[in-house]
Amino acid sequence: MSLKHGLLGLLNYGSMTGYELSKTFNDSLGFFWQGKTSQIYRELTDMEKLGWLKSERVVQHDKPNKKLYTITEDGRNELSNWLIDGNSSINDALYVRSSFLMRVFFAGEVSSSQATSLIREFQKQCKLALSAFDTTSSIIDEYSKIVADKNKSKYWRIVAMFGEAYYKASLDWADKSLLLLEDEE
Amino acid sequence: MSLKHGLLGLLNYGSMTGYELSKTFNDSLGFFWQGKTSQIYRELTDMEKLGWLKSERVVQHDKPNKKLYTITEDGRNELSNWLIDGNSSINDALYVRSSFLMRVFFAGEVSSSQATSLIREFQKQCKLALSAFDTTSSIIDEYSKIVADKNKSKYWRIVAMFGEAYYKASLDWADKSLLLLEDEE
DNA sequence: TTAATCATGTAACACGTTACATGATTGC
DNA sequence: GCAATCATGTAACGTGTTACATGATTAA
Repeated sequence: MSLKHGLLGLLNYGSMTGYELSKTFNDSLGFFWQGKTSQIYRELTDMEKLGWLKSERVVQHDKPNKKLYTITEDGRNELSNWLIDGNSSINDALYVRSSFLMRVFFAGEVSSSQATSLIREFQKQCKLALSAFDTTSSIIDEYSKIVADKNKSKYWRIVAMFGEAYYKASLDWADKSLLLLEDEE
Repeated sequence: MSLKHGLLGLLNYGSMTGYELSKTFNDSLGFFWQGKTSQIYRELTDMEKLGWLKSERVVQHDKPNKKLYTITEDGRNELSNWLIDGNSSINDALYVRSSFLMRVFFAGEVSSSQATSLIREFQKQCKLALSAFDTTSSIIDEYSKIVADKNKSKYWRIVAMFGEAYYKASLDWADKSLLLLEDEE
């Protein structure tokens, strides 16, 4: 149950609407968790029923009315329990679900040119993903101004480091694999 | 829809029962995709309805009776279409869903000793996962004897390489992060 | 005038997990 | 005697995705 806890974590920084949450969620946690707006709205109503949040309707005249969510004491407790209690397993931490790797696994069934083009596409996307990290540091700087707690942005940087290392390792692998496959021809 | 295609891929090597599939699936594709037996049985009945497989009941006297699944021509077509047509996106290829990283992201909410112990646990599991690769090469050797097609085991090795690189990068990250956090105290 | 942004949702479906049920054989 | 392996599933629930609906404002 991590979408709920991700939302709790964000609401702990300050009250937000579903719409804002949805954007912030995918902007900041998007590397390791994503959620569609439809799901986020569903989870929010669910969380309000659980007493983790409360909402108030804010009437606007220039824009559609909105619903502002605020974390409750129960919500804060739930968040810190989830953070501490390590019912995180290998799965939680290390499990990569990748239909791309599944395709590679079975790539012996198609021509080797089709196999290499699959990996080349992956290689391209790794480079793209890596280039996005050029601006990450300054984005974190901006966010951390809002939250104004250096302790928090410290961990954001550490998570971003993981992302960068991951894409770098993926790119290295793609390069190496393509060399291996070309050598054998 | 990758579980179905993973099962198709395995059945393409030879007919198997649900039970055998379940084990083989998690043994060989388990690094990047997993499925519980209950789900696998459900998918198999579904796939038979789709005409991708047919099944025959095999009566046994020493053991419970079993149901042997065989891939059909339609199934083989479906498999190769899925392998070729790259409706694989960044998501498919690179998306890591990790509640562990989410915990790290919000680790500013708990004490720094709790944060470091979270990462230390991760570090331990990385080492464990890495050590499993000592035997991977020989396992692939054995499997490839059964399938007897060098072309196939080539890609298995490439996928295994990804796994090893991934855990290595994860471990490096954990080491570096712990140093960073200790320095700041 | 067309797309983007703001803002909230419902309904249906697809996929994944947990818990439970059954029952024989084999090795420690 | 107990756990593991063989073998197949159902039921209920939880989570994630797709498609659809509405409607105002603002910038290119």
